[in-house]
Amino acid sequence: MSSSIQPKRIRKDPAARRAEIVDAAAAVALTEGLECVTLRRIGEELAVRPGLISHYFPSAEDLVAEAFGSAATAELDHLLPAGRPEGTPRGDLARFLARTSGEAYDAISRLWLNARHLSRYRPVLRDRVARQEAAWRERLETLVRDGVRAGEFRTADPLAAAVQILVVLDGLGVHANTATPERPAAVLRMAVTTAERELGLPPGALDRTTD
Amino acid sequence: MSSSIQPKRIRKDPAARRAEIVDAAAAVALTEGLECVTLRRIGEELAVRPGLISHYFPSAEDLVAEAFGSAATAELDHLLPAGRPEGTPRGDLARFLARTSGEAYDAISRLWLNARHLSRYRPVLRDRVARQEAAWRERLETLVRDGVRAGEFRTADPLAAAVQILVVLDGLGVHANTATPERPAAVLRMAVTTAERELGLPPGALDRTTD
DNA sequence: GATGCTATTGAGTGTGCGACCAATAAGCAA
DNA sequence: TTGCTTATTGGTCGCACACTCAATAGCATC
Repeated sequence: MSSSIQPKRIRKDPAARRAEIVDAAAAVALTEGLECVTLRRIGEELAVRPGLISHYFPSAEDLVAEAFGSAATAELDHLLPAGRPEGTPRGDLARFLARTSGEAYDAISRLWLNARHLSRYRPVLRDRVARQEAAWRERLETLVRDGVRAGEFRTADPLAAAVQILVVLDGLGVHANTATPERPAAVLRMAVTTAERELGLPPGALDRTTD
Repeated sequence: MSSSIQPKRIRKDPAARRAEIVDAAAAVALTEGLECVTLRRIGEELAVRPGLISHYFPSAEDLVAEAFGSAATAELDHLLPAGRPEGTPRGDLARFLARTSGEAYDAISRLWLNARHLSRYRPVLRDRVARQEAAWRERLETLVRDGVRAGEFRTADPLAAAVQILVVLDGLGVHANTATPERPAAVLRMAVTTAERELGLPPGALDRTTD
């Protein structure tokens, strides 16, 4: 008959099951929003009873925070790989700015917007957001310092430069949920312009060459 | 006994009642968030049955959108009064920037954040947000144009200048719900710096003198 | 003072949520 | 094979929400 029934229980290794839950939650958070990360929704995603999710996350709020943290961390690692940089600081920064522009980044902008708002009501999530902000800030600041050390960038305050770039990105990303009218070219280039200005680079120095 | 009972019905003029509802909803939206604008919550606020709110707003989503629109419009009128400006464009802009900095503006930042996120799920609200964005943009652009005409500002693209200022304000306001660590002075001054740069003003020209 | 309109109430429906808990069965160890 | 641990199920409870609708009562009009 109906091939969807599954009378057989599948018992998994707790660590693996937990990881599976977090992955599913992160995916739902990214595509549907953090308020859709519910016990029922994630249980359905994994073809498992909601109670099981409760078993691993006695408080649903913890799962929501974990989903955000997981998704944001993965994205940061994609945008600005940690450890030894792959290319020159200038190239890495250009790639970072290229990736944080365009519609492909909208999903991430939406997630941040979502998390920052939901932080208002969810203390656990608020902590995670603060930690993620710090991680992004530090990763970008490190890149700036590397660039200064390599003689590619010039700034008296790497932290201030990094934060200013992030503020502009936040400001640009805020419209991810609303149909934005055509924006002036100067606005679309704000992130690049800000980075070039704060890092003492000539205009166009951070335009993406390849990617 | 209990003085809270009120067996007596109060029948009000529909227009007045509707305005009363919108005002209450706007106040709740501002202080507690748009998701707290529910039939029950607003009814409780006005000491009225939830069904009455339904009577005036058959769809709750309309009330939420109206609450946001009302609050945002009132705030815009406070920040940048329409009609004939009160002082010089430079003075008006300096006052605007002063008012959009500091913690007093956090409630508004929270509201915008709230509305922009909730727009993801509520089409009616999304439309209102788009209209409010346009209103803020146009009001600021007008101020810039006035300043250019008066010879106080210098820019080739008033719209681009206005939007850039708003993007920076959005970026700065995004942290209203999270405890932000001490930010570099250069970051705190970003809005003023951006305005001065885009409008061809010397540094410090937009620092608030009085308020 | 009687009448009619409608603002307002009261009660009920259905949905989705987190949390809780006892019963079940998978898989490992003895 | 037997037994134990615990991952997993199935069901329930209480809460908050939007929405519906018939009954009620304020108030203006006649």
